[in-house]
Amino acid sequence: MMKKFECKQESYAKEVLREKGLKSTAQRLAVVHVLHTSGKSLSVGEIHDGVKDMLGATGLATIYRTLEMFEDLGIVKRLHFPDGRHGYAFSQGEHVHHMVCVDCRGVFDFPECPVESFDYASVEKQGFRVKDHFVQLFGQCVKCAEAA
Amino acid sequence: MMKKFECKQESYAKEVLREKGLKSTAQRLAVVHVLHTSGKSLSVGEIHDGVKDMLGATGLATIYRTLEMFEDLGIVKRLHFPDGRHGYAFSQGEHVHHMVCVDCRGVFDFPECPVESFDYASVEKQGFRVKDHFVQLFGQCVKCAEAA
DNA sequence: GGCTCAATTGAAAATTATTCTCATTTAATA
DNA sequence: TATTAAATGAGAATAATTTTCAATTGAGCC
Repeated sequence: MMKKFECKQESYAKEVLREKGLKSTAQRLAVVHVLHTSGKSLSVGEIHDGVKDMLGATGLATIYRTLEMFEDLGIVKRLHFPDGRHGYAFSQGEHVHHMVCVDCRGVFDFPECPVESFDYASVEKQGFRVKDHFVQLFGQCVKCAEAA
Repeated sequence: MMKKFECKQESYAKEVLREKGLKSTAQRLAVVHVLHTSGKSLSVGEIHDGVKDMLGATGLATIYRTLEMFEDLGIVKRLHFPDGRHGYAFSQGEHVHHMVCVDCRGVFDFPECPVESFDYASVEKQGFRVKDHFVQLFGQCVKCAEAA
């Protein structure tokens, strides 16, 4: 059951999947679609609901499996919120950081990496070798600022 | 049941608790002690075990309650790992970032904020107002580098 | 040191989140 | 269109977290 039209995010996901020899299933593409069209960070449950709306009965385990895989592939990014919850957002490319609106959980790409240019000399002097980083910005988007 | 000697991290926690009108219980101080002396990021279960070693039977719910409260107070920081797990580390002061050794989960303070000086002009132009950020660095500590 | 009281805790139940198992289905490729 | 390994669904199993409420305890006061 393949859709006739697909957005570029779905094409992108299909491409990545094919490169890795993984199957482009309706469920996987639906996860991309739900995440991307929402423009927000969604919980696993919300993603599950969205996929069920598109495809009918869908196993929750499939959603978990897909999200884990997509995170490894850099298609999806797991975000963390101050309240301890976490959510997933569509993310094209490995090294993109995100700004999250704390009101609506809207996710906005942040292409420049604020940490990239940072000089770790002072800490690496202690012997710690920095290999990767996780950056997430919190704030308020235009809509929520206007609504307030 | 109060201890005779306490380290400065415990004194610090007591001070913060007192300022907020909260009680310095043996359980709460034990959480500080376990986290601080480990020097690592610990899971809730590990913290629970550590506290039980110190005090005997202790409710797991108390550990959860304490960690949540400590995070609000800036005494503890929740860290996230690539495998989806998370842990807690002692953290004196709200705005300290951490480097985590991916091998031993050792936590090292990172006093300079790599994001602080970053110019958000380009993204704030879109209307998004950045209010806070979460930064976590991954890498390898000296010991683990030598052991490898 | 003992008294009082609101804050805190423990224990277990309840809830929520995540993973696992395995029989069935499906996408990719020939 | 037949083949086959990969992927899914359903529900059980496990793990993580929160709630409830009676019992305990720390802090301030005498």
